[in-house]
Amino acid sequence: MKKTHSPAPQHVEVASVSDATMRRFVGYRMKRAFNVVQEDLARVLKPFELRMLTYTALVLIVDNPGMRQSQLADAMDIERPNLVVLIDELERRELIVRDRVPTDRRAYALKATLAGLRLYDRAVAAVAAHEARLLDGIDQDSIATVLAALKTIENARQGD
Amino acid sequence: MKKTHSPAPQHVEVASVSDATMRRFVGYRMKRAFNVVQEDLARVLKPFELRMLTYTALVLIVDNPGMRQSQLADAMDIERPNLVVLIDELERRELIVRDRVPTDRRAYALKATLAGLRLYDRAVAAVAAHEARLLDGIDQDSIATVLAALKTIENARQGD
DNA sequence: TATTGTTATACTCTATAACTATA
DNA sequence: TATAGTTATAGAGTATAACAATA
Repeated sequence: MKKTHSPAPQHVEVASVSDATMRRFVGYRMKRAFNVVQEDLARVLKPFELRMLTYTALVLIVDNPGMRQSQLADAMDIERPNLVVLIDELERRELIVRDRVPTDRRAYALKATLAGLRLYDRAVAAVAAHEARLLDGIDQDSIATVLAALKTIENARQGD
Repeated sequence: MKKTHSPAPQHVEVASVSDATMRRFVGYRMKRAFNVVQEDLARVLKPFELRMLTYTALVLIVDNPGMRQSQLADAMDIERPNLVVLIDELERRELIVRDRVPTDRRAYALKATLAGLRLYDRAVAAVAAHEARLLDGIDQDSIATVLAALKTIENARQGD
């Protein structure tokens, strides 16, 4: 069903493009929304010289001091090799440290430094403000519904 | 706040990781859910030798015969240069054609071939079934709420 | 001048295999 | 033998500048 009278689009979009099939294509809708979130988040994190991945790693380490890299990779849903460079970067900036685990000398216990904690405080506040702005038009019940649905989708992951 | 008694996690996860801060980090939750959707979609599209991007392009072209590449890039939320290789790929496989537009010889009118239409039919059906499976645990009202919320987020895009 | 499609290029994120040092 | 972290590498996806042809 094509829109013949485009009802004042919020942002520039191809008014004549039919999305009859796409409208219910959840992957497509999620991607478009996630693009906006990601793009906007990148802008918010830029002053802190953080990207979504480094921010996520920092937050998880601050909230879970002593966690291992493999646990962090799992929590971030990325492969271990890809985590290494992220941790390298955070360590080089002296935001976190890799402490040896005495009981298992293969592993590292990740901990935030004081500088890491300070950056965490500022960045978390900025991101919270950013997301509040992004979700401005959506009521709390709907947000709860969305988060629950996202969690359900996560758990619906097929055979790993 | 750390969970001391992990409540039977559906899939393998680091039980001891606190997500107090992350739980309300919408970008993170969206990313994890989108990862699952994307990963699962890739598996569904593989038999058709399509990826999410080529599938999306094909669907939009079938639904909007004659559309221009710049319109398609806009609809897909990607840059024009990145669309070129996707169109090349679909054209090489003879699923679509680039027709010259007589009134504007700079532009191409994109159209699906018969083979493209046939692949479209099969792929759309497979994706619909796939998404139905993925959204199985979520009621229709919630799905509508989620789609509306995703649309709101899309439109909340900051200064382009 | 501006726009359509294009080329070239670089950067980020992701995925896999294979290595090392420990367990 | 298995696991934690690492290296190397290749593949996607994305973003920007600059160009030719056309408007």
